[in-house]
Amino acid sequence: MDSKSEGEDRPWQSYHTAYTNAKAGMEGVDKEKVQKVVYEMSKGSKYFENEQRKEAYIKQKIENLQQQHAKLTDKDIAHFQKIAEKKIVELEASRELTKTWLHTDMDAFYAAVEILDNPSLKGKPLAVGGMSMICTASYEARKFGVRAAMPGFIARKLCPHLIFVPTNFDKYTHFSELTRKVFRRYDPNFIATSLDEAYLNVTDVCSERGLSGEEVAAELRGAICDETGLTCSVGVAPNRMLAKVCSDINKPNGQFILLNDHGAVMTFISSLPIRKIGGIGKVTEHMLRDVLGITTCDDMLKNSALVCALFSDLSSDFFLSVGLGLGGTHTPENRMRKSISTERTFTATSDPTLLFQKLADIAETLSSDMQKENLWGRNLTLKLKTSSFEVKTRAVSLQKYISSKEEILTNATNLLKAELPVSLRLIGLRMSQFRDEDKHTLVDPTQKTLSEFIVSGSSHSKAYENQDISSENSGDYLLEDKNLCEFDGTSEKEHRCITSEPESSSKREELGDSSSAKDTNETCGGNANCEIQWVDGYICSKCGIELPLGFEEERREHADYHLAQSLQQEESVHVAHDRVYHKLEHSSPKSRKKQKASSQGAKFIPIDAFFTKGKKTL
DNA sequence: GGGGGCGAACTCG
DNA sequence: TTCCACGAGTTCGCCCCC
Repeated sequence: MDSKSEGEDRPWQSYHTAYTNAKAGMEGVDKEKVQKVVYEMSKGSKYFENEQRKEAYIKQKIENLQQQHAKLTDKDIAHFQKIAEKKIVELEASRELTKTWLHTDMDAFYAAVEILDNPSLKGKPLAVGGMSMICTASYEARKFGVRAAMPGFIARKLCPHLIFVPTNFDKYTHFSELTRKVFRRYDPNFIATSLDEAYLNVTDVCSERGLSGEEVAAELRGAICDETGLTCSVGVAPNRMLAKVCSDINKPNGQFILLNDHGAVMTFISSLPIRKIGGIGKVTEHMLRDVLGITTCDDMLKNSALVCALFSDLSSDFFLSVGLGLGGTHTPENRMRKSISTERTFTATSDPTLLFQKLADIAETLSSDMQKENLWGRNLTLKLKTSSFEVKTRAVSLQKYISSKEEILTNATNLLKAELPVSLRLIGLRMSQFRDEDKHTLVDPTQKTLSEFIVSGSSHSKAYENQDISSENSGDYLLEDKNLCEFDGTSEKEHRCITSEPESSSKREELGDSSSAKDTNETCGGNANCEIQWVDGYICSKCGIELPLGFEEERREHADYHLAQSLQQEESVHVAHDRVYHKLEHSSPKSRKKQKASSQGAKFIPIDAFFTKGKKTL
């Protein structure tokens, strides 16, 4: 039987979304059975369809890399062989074998805390989470193929007796803090990567107390168990990358030590599957395997020339360091938070009133979270997941730092308005580019850029494009800092005049913006309160957008959009029109305007552009 | 050509 | 009955401007 017909007979074999045996405690699981259940419960769903789309996209990327691979001449390969050898010499020179790193990983942390809280759960298959998603599964549950990041309804199918316990992060934070008290005694600068994992540099403890890494690990595990009642697993190695791999080897409640010895490291790494390495996930694993036949860390070195030929500098440096068993050995100094976000999933809806209400709730949560940490940010990103599971992000850089709910919501609303009509199942907001507290300044960070922007009258700036200049709050986007206005010699009013014009007016002209509707032939469908009428059968009387017959869904959503707008008592509509127009362009054969080469079209860029070198210098 | 801004994708727990 | 999360970091490619 060839592989094709085999795939057709057992389609679940090629569906890898929710199952991997890489997780500790799942070694004896009947992989095929689990895959089949997951497949049967998923197929036909919108989620499944989206996964199929994603897999097709990845497959295309792989085929493209394979073509690039096939085109390489002997001369090319010899060239990249030299580059690879040089890189390997440099990386080898950076090798550090004098440090002792520990990676600690609490065993099934959330589940273990719940069992500690309720001992009657001990020994039973337990999942922390709900029907939509599981955070952690106990080892008893893992025997059935149940694991973290699996939807609860599938987990219950795999294990009908599965007990669900809702998450309680206050509890987990409390126990996490108990573990951290222990960590501090061994390394005051330990690196916590989550509530249940941390890296400790125990080099000093080892030398000061004359202990080996193995002895420190055993002592630390004992202290954790005594002070929390929980078990953990520990890996000891000369760097963090290796320590992380080691902590997974004797899970649960165990430890593994890799000696600080070049030979020991190279032996350990030689047969190690690349998927065990942090940073190499499903996609990278498939790409390396299907294009270059790389499955182990040693294969990375054997194929070093091709790795350098097909991947970017950063990627190939990383892949080669994996092959050499190199990883972080120094504690990074600045570990400041770089972003803060919040997102919510809900029953999919295209009702703008509901969507804006969700957005307001999320803005309030984000603002509250920011104020707890005294954070002020100037880059706001709106994340959307459509009802078909497609994820989109839309960002705006602001002219001042903000943190209040009102300011966040104003800007987020502008971003969301530009996407309507749309049916969503998730909305998220993320703030980044935080104000540097050390500078104690409120001065606009982009003032130089803005000055130049105003002088040149440039139309480039999505920040302005997406902002409702005519709204009451518009002044807030512009500089409150009077110094800048004086510096520019330009009044705020003038700022508004200059910045409000770009693109939108010309785009409206191209759209055939018709506020002077001639006659009315048809009212919009679906909403009795909607005042929209379709002039000549296809032109919106409100805004002039053209939606021909056959776009009934789009018409209803467009009507909803105007309704929501009146509810919101907002004024600006231009950006939204532009977006709707772009959508129409993609769906209508009668596109009147050449598609603007913008990030809107980015999803249509050649697939080979991703993850590969843009240019080859031979 | 370099840098900033943006959007998408990948990864991890 | 329930029907695929959330938060954070990183990298890459593209566009635009200088």
